[in-house]
Amino acid sequence: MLAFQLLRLQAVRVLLGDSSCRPASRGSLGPRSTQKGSGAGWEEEKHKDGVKWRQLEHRGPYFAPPYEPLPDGVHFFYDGKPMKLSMAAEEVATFYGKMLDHEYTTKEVFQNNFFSDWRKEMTVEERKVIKHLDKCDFTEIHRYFVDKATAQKALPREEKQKLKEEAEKLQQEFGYCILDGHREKIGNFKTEPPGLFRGRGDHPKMGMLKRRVMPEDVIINCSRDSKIPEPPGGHQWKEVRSDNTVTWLAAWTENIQNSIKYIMLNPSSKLKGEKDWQKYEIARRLKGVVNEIRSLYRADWKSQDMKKRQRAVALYFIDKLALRAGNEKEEGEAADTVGCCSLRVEHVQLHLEADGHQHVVELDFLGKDSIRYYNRVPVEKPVYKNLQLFMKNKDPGDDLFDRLTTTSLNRHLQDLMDGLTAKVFRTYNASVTLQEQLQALTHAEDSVAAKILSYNRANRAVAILCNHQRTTPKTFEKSMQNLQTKIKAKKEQVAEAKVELKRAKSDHKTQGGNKSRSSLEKKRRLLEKLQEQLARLSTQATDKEENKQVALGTSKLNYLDPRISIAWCKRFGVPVEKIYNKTQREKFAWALDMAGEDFEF
DNA sequence: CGCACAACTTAGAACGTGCCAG
DNA sequence: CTGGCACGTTCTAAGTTGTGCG
Repeated sequence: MLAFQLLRLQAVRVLLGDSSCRPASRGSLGPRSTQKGSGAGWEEEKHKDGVKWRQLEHRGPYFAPPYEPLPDGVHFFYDGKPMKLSMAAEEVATFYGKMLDHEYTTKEVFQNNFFSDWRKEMTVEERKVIKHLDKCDFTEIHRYFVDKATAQKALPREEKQKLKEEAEKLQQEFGYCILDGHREKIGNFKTEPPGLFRGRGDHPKMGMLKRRVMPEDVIINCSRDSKIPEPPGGHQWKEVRSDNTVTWLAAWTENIQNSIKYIMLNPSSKLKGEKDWQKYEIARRLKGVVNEIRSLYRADWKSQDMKKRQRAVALYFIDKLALRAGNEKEEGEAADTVGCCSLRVEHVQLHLEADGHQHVVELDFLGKDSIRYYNRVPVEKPVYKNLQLFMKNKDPGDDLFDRLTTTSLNRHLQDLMDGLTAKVFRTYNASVTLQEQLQALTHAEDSVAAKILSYNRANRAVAILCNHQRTTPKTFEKSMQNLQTKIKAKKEQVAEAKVELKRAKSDHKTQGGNKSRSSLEKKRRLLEKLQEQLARLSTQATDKEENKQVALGTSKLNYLDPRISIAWCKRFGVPVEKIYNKTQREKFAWALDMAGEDFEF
């Protein structure tokens, strides 16, 4: 069984088991929510129809530094002979040389795409000579950049300080804008530097040359009366416009997928914060109608209309398993990944009986970022029957829901509730799960450390639901071993302390007196301290093991209504800083402002 | 309706840094 | 005082949803 699948089962156990240990009172007799601090200026909607700002002023993007040619002593070799390359060809060669010890460069697709794009940058003469990648030797280039990085790391303290200050200056100059009179931080104020495209998973375009962004590619968006940003010397903007129905400050078209890249605000900004708040308010509205929607799709499982049936089963998956909508993707443009609506027959297996359950569906597919989703889950009988029907007479490569698109699904959802789309279910289920899990796992009498462990467990249940995975850190095994060694040592200390305590007890019994009494007390305290330390270490180990391949950050940042966490902190006396770091507190400023301890999602 | 394009959110990996144990 | 590691930050790819057009 896959490790992640195991975790999913454990998570279910937490969901089912532990809640019975706690009184299950939901205590929702009082007012449903407390929202204070309305004077802080958080408003769900301020502008009329799509207007996002009245004033927008900024310095434009900061451009990647120009290419610095290799020093004379560093050579590229072709067929064993050194070869001086033209600047354009050399630059692209360095992109490849830098990546030499990365797995990417061993892949055929990567090599082919790179070589074909590289040749386009060569002069006619170069192209005549350089015909085979396997005759190219980039090792000297590679070594040059490795050495350079090492030298950079070894820089004296004051040099590093200087660099830091320069970066700070840049941040101050280009990293902020003025939006409606407020100075707001920009999320990404630098253009993306040129390089070789690194897609995720089996990407057909990996290795292609991502070209340098020039001012001539960039559209600037700012208010008409603002100071128009200066393009770098000798250059011009592609266009300067003033569109206050969008939130971006600058944009350019990228050459790999031909999509638009944007310069936008940081999550700490008021604009993003209000949008975030709005997102959770929509999810909370879903809470009010979700039971109705669930009865509706259950009814639709029996509809005469096959389209409706498919929609109803897909919606069940989206709701129960927190799957993404799953848009169609153009073949050859991106890795072959799917979501709910784009599931194919080959991704589903039906088991009339498995793991001691009836009607088990086994899902196995690559989702966003080519992360594998694997799950075996018992479903209600009509779902099972419908899936059998949808799969009948189809090839493995055929669409499971051949009459369903994300557009038609979302249109249906929109009819059920204003603002409802497929992804709202993910937000809703994630937040509701956190709230339930916190309720089930938190014990008021626990230490702050234990409460934080409970919080992480609740967070983890959500991450598992949403399939947020990470590759096990390279150093995991080693650092786990270190921790185990520490635990073993601590256990020995505890054992020893117990022996000593026993001895002290008997000493005190035979001798009596103050001296032996104080010695006894000392030993007792020592044992207590050691036992505490041991307990802390073992919770640490548990936490670490359970977190091995689970990424908590994504759900924390994008799916969990921060007001749930803030209310929990207030209720149980946990400092918010233990849950949210500085950046996160800035992003969730809106929630810190308004969530009282009795907030309920 | 179906498509292409635009705008915005969500995502994991790579990178940087500062702290703590040895 | 130093090296490893945990954590925070940066980067940009990969999704979803909305829009406008024929």
